[in-house]
Amino acid sequence: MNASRGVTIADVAARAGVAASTVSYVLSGKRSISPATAQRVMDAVAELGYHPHAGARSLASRRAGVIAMMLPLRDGMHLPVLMQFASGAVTEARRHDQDVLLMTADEGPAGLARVAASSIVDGLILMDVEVRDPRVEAVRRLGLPSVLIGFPADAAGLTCVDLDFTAAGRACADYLAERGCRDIALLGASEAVYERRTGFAERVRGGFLDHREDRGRAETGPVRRFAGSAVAVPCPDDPVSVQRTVKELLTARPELTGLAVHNEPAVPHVMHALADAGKLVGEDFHVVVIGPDEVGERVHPRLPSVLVPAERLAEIAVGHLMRKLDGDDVPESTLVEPRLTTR
Amino acid sequence: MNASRGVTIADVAARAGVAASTVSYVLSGKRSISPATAQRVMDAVAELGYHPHAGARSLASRRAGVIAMMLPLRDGMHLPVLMQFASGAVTEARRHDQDVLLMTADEGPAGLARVAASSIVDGLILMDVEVRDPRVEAVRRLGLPSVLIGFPADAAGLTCVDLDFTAAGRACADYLAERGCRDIALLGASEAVYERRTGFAERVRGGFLDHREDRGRAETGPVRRFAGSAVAVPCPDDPVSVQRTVKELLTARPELTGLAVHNEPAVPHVMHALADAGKLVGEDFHVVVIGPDEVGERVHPRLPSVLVPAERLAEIAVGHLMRKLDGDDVPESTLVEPRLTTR
DNA sequence: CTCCGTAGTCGAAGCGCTTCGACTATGACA
DNA sequence: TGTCATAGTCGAAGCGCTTCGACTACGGAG
Repeated sequence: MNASRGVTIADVAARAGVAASTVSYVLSGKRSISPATAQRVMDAVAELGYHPHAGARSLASRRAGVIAMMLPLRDGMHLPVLMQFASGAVTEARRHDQDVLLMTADEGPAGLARVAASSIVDGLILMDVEVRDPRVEAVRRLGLPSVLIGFPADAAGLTCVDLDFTAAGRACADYLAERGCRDIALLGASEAVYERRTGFAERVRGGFLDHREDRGRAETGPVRRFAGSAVAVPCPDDPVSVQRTVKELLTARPELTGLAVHNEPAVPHVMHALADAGKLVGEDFHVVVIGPDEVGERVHPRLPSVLVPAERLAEIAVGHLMRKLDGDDVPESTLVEPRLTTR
Repeated sequence: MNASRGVTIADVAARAGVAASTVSYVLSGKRSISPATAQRVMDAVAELGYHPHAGARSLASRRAGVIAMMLPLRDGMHLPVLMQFASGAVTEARRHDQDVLLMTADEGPAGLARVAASSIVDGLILMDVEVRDPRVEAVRRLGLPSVLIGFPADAAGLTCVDLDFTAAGRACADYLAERGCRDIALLGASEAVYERRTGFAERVRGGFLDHREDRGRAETGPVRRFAGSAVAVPCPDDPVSVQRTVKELLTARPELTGLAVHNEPAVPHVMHALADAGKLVGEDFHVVVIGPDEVGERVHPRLPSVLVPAERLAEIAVGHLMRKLDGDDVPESTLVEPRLTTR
């Protein structure tokens, strides 16, 4: 053992009285080794506190044991979601004996080219993918094994994971129905907001309206026959428009008792408008929001919300990436069930 | 150039008509190379899109070009601060041509031992260091070059960076004085909250009270002679105690017109108590908080606050680490000026 | 009793890079 | 005009690991 340097495989081999290659095989399990030898090697490893040199390993095996995670560290992503995601990804990666290299989205395609060419990472998780994302093209060109969070315009051949927005819409309708609402509405966004995410708003609407049909399933619980009606109305962000839209909606549908709001900034104004109209939210009227949980928490009364199960998303993304690195097939598209949090 | 593998230094050397070692020297600048040769090499590098293999480089040079950043990814750290820090650290690291490996605090000392022994990183930034932190001992034992954010009980021989709490206290007093307050008070915390951070509360108090002395400096602006008085009172977290404390304070010091609150959860209750007492905050009475900016934003009226310049902290930490890796000396202790944000 | 497959182990050949020592011009100096 | 630094370049020796092919025993099949 060299004093100034670290413990090498040769040190372990010497200590265990075997060849270095044998140590390697014990550690990797790629060839069968007698239990007695394996034990001696493991003992030596433990006694010397041996950890393989990451660089040497990566050079010899063409596997770095590191994955890159590119996060939009600056801009408007919802922070708690981001943290949960990052935390979940690191934890899951460690479970697969991988480390995580953190990159910011503003390194862009050039950053991806760099990490790919330098073999510093084996794969990549790209968070917050947009419909037209230059990084997606780079990923495709580089052939770097990767998993995207979000769906680009052309997802062919890529592995994408995202929230199941149809299920989110459905969850809202279910929630309202369970509270006894017969006549419900979805207050959507001004479409401009969603241009980054194709079909995003549409899918929520689809899931919400889908509820008009009989979706009860006897085997999973009580059959819920939804006898009422559901509508979806778009809604701009500004306070005045929100107030007007809600007012019009209530006038047009006096029987309305449930509202799902898929428009983060509108939520407070919706609450105002409902109060003005004499609705008692939580009692004779129910509201649920689709968005980060803070939105539901900052108004009075606090509203239930459908949110992104970020940790689960991260686990799935990392899991998929690992399987790709092992040469296994993974589904191109994975949709994650949203979670509805009641308060 | 090998088709299936990446571009190697040999490919570049062949293309430029030089030896591989020459390419290496051009890239590292460790020996002088004629401008003409250097240019040919650089052209070849660009044409082939060459990036040195990180593993090979790390193996040969004993420098990984990666630093680890251990963040408390799960618990109660203030999220915006954490993100700013992470983002700042990555950006600054890239500026030094380093990548950042993300670790969670719950990998603990074993995680540090692992990354140190495997030479996967050259150095370490340890965020949210506590007074008794098992990771600190590990860092010391491993001899891994590192920079800590926060101060452990025994910081001897370690490089620590943190907010300058004395300056934070002073900034609050300054702010109030500038608004014309003659008689000001610091509402502190129940000491229990601060047990993680030695002297933390005391230093804020020191900075705040320090103001009683004449600190005017003619050369940097108008001489501010603070003729009034300042006191500091501790304060428990619970609403009732806060109300009582504020009430007593106002009774005892009827001339009081300025208050600094160094107690995050107490802020809303302080505002209530002041309203009850008929004080018009922002007009005849001034309040400033020491804590994350959200605290000041969630009450009415919004309050100015002294916050952690996380990005700057990250820059300094990474900068220090780089200098340590280069064998340069850095100060053991660095205190960063707080920022006061008015609203 | 011989032959062969298999489990268990070893040695050597790289992986792609950095770095050290050596070598050759080149020009400065005496 | 010979001598010496010095700048500029090359070749080779590793860095510590994985992996391939080869070798040795050993046991079961023929």
